[in-house]
Amino acid sequence: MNWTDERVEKLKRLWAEGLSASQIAAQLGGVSRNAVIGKVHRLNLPGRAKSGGGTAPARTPKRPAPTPRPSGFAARVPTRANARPAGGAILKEEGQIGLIQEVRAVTSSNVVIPISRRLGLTELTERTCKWPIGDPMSDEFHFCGCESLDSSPYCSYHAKLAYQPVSERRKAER
DNA sequence: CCCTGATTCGC
DNA sequence: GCGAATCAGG
Repeated sequence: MNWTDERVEKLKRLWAEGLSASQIAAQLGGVSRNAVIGKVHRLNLPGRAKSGGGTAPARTPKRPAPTPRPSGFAARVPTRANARPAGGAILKEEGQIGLIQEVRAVTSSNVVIPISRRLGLTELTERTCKWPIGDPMSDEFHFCGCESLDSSPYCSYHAKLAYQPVSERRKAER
């Protein structure tokens, strides 16, 4: 496999998005992660930021937690965000990001339960992650809803998964 | 051990 | 220029 302009361009894009060398190699195909790293250096692309003598940031954004709540609360605070949209819903227009980013429920004990980022289809905008979570036939079904990357339908975490072959996603999900 | 990126060096 | 081998760290 040779480094065509196309492949180099892809390499640059994925590296800039923060994918690891092995992930990029898997997506490009036909090259090892060493080849990717070597190429990155030859291209004088910025290495992974990390001061000191160390290397390897290896940071993977945590998947949005299923919002643990103190005992004594209802199993789930009902919100429209959790409701399964009926029929063919259409994405909202831009301009309502502020409304959905901080969906919260305040209980009588004054405890604020952040339940944002578990958005239904109709709550998605161009700036929210559209990674589906759960069984679409279940009321639990929702979308990630994190803030999405520029020019990506997904947040940083799910953008990485999206680039993986299906077989590789399993490993990342464990 | 799994992973990460960095570096070296024969090709 | 390329990338396997190796190194060093988390």
